[in-house]
Amino acid sequence: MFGVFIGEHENKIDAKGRLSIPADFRRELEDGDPKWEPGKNASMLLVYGDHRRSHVEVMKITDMRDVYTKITRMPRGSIKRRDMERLYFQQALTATVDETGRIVLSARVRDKLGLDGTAMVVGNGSTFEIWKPETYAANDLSNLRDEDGYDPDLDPSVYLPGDDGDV
Amino acid sequence: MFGVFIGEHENKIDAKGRLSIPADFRRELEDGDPKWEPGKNASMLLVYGDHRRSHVEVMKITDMRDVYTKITRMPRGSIKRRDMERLYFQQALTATVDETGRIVLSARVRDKLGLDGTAMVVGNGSTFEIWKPETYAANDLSNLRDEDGYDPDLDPSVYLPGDDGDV
DNA sequence: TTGCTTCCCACAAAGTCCCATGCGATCCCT
DNA sequence: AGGGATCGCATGGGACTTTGTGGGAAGCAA
Repeated sequence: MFGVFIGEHENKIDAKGRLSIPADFRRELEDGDPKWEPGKNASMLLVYGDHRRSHVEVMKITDMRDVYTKITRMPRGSIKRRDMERLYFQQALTATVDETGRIVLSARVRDKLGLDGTAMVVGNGSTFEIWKPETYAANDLSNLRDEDGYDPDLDPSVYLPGDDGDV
Repeated sequence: MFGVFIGEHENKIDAKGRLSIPADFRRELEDGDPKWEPGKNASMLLVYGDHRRSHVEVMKITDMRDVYTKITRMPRGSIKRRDMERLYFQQALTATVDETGRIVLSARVRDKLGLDGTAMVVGNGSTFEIWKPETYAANDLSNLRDEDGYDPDLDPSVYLPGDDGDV
């Protein structure tokens, strides 16, 4: 609705691997799909990454194009470029929502995340993410403490930089 | 009316989870919604946060945009950025007032706050907040003592910085 | 065949829209 | 200044629409 993905949705995954994309996320995906037009179904890019990633990141097509041009500007053959190519071109796949607003997650992806019956679909600004609910919950604070004075009991909004750019 | 949300309103929540937004708050929200125009209904961002927050913070769209750009300027992957994303993109949702000036609070949010029949809608300057009335009353002064010399029995206005910018 | 994928239909719960009422404040006319 | 009409706001309820979900039939590959 505002050009961003916002909110948490816990949706089911059925035996065929189908997962409903929240309706407002669909609108956003349609918006970010150059080929989309009313009546058609939006496409997207699913980036699942390697073992370091325990979730799938879902990008709009337009954002994928941006990433593509950024990568092509990196030094050919450099380590960083190879890493980027691997992440966004190899450890990724495209998907299109069906008539009922769902995508199909292949068995490979479901296994990688450990998804069984449900998945968390979570907005994250310009992208959204797909998590196993337990993994998502566990990722909250437990393994994140103690980075330069980080206080897990403090309301995170205190870290928002003020208008004068301090903090 | 003055670019800020001011005042306490105790409004009802019906069986469908509908809650009236005070009329002057609506004006303010319309003002802060770039897409709004006369005849249309204002949208807003509801930030409910995690277990540490016992209320919902309601922001104008323009303020959400500011937060968005601030977050995107933080180092990608840093813990603080991750926290901000979680608070403002994940533990949040968008809402639009309907023709009669109400928004719908989903069962999830109502449960989180323990809202049953009524809610306190409280202005707080550039944002406003939604509380369970009992929680709001209890949160007033009781748990705020002893923060660097804070005296709960003193009139809070003494903490207002003077014209010379001291305190 | 057997397994997998895509398309189509069905349905209940949740969300949205539309219309109605009661009350208080405001405005207006005499 | 009094009294009535009007307007705006909070609230309630019914009807309709959307969304998430389940399952079956038709295509396709091995």
